[in-house]
Amino acid sequence: MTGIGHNTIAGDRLKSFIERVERLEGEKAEVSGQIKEVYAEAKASGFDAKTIRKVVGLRKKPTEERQAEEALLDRYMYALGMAALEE
Amino acid sequence: MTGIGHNTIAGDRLKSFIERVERLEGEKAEVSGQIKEVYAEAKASGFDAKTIRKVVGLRKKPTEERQAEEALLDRYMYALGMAALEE
Amino acid sequence: MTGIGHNTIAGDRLKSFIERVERLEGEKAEVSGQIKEVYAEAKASGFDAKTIRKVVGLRKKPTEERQAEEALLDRYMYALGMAALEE
Amino acid sequence: MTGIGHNTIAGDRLKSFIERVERLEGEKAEVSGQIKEVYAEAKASGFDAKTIRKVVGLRKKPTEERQAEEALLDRYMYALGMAALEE
DNA sequence: AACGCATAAGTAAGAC
DNA sequence: GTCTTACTTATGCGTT
Repeated sequence: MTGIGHNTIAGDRLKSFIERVERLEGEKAEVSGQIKEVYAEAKASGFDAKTIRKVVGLRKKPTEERQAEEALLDRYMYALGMAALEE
Repeated sequence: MTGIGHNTIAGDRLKSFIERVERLEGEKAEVSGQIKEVYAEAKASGFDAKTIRKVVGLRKKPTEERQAEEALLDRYMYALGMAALEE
Repeated sequence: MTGIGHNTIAGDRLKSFIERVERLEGEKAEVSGQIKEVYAEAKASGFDAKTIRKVVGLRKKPTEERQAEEALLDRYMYALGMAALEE
Repeated sequence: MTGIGHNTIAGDRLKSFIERVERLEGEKAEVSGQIKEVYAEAKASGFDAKTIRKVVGLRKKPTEERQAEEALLDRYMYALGMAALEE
């Protein structure tokens, strides 16, 4: 305690929180690196990484929801005379 | 005081650059606000803003390129047994 | 009314919204380009663009608020034994 | 080779890549959640999460580099007559 | 429940 | 050419 009301912060607790965050961010960065590696590997195997990203994104949503969104998009595109997405 | 070796920075020029940036950022913020307004208006008219965003995004790319990407995505989806995008 | 119940979307209104957005996004991109130019010019004049960005960011907040945040940061840093920001 | 020349994509390999990415993204999301929890806990303990974020950010850079950047920022601020950061 | 903030993701440009 | 860095957009979260 330094005395008269400033810097009475509980440094130890603060430090603990910060170190926990840092540790977790380290783990997160590791995982991000592994994801990059997978994409690099896929690319080296002849796949298109960008398209794989799209697929991964699409799979995050339930099929039903995805199809509904796709259908709405098609309707908009059609209304604009840009119906490139459908057959 | 430009004399004793520190803070000899040309404050006027610096200030000029900063004010130019600030002015431009102001304009940019204004335009961003107007874009938001358009989306709000579209929503109020019964359109889905998110889908409009998608359309705007799609229109940024040349038709040909967009279709090629779409086709590749379809092939990947098909290979995965998720061929929801096509008819 | 096109007839059989789908794609009755008001294509004209939709198109109008989209074109307004596109026009505004065009303006926005222009302004973004001008901002970039200013930074490039500043850099060419020997200034550090990154630092200028920081200054611009700091100036967005009222002085008072900024100083309060800075003071709190200093206290945290001090509590951690990292009091590099103050003299 | 499934047959007549299209969709000869190696679905199994593709699927494998995608599932690896998805698994890793799952892990990443978990870690992100844990980081959030730490911030929530810190907040509940009376700390300011935003400031902690700043501290974590500052600690990412070597002390020396951080101080050099800080010094430059101070010089710019001083040149602008905004020397709020120093004493 | 809507609004703005804050994080995360994707994209594009620049440095090595 | 790769790899990082910065910008833009999009989504999610907390707030009011």
